[in-house]
Amino acid sequence: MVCRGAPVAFARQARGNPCGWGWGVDGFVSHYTSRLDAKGRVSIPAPFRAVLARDGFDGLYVHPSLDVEALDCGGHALLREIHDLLGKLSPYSEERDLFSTALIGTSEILKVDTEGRVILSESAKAYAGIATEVTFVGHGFKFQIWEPGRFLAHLAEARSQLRDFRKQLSSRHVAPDTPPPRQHGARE
Amino acid sequence: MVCRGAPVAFARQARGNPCGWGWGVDGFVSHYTSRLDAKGRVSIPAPFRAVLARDGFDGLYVHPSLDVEALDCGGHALLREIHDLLGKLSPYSEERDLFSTALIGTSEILKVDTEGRVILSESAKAYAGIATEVTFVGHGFKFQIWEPGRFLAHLAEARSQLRDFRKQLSSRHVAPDTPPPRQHGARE
DNA sequence: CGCAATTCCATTGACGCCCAAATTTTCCCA
DNA sequence: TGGGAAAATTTGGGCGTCAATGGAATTGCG
Repeated sequence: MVCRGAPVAFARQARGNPCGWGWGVDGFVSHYTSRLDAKGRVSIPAPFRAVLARDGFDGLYVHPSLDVEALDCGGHALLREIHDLLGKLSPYSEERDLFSTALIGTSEILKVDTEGRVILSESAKAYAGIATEVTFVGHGFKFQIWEPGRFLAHLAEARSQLRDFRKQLSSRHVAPDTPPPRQHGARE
Repeated sequence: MVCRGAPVAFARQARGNPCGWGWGVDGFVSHYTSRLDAKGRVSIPAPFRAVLARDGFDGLYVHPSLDVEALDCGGHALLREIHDLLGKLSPYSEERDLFSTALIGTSEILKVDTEGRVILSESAKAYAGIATEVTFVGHGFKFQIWEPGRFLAHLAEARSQLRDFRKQLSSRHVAPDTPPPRQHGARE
């Protein structure tokens, strides 16, 4: 079979999106871009919806991202991550307070309509600079919503840093940290 | 088969394949070129499909290569490489966010139809400059998809650098890529 | 009573999946 | 060693289903 599992079928991709099943490779993968309609509604990509359904959370948990001008979204898995993070900080520390404020205080739980659409609040759109289009970006246990243009810039930056990071790693051990199939001429 | 022997029989080849043992050495080996049909579908070379089947991953995991303008593809083995890298970072660190953006956010899981074909997303094709033809290049635990022309250029560059590199190492053993068993015109 | 927000319904167009034919490649036999 | 038959792949299409959209109806609130 090609990809079942999801009660939802797969993906489409209106404006240049990848595909996806979105079952259980554990989370949100890939990215999708779509427009807000006249009423400000946006369809959550079907693959992501499948993950959310699996997660069992009713609605969509959303909060401004800590480091970037985007929105972090998810369900129970995301809440759990937040909870775990807070749990590691001392109860009344200033740091914990800050995180709590940022992660919980500013969050909202959006309703998802029958068609899988949500309406972002004005403040959320303002924070991410969203106007007419948004890009959903999978991050495994959560996904982010970006203004397309900003995402592209951020992505370029991310790739650049990752490249540098990898060079550091490669200087350590010649062999990739991937033992699986022994490679032959895996050259590059 | 037309050519066996060298896992590297680099040369052009209209659309067909060179030495394709793609049997069971547990990895993607050799390279193949094929066209996209009217619907934008491309058949994954049978040998590669066999490897994927062995890998057990349903679908094809794809993400833009960090180093070159090509697409890295694979199954669990590739996925694991990425997962392992991210696993070393803490959930809410800025670093992890950056990496998952570049790795998970840009990844796609393509569905493979009954005939072993996939449809590359627009963004993927744009990244690799793919239009009507693609070249599949084995890299052991993963394989890359290139725009034929770019691959040839990349190959020439790679060989050139490898040659220089070898000169520095001085002798020691004969030319690695000039395999013992002489091959007749490995198809050109 | 009017405006607005929400829910439901219908249409459009992709995309997933299946079936069939044309080539190409492999293997066997003369 | 050449030819030929069989099998496997690679192609091309067609059809059905489902997701994305847009609009209309209903309900709640100001």
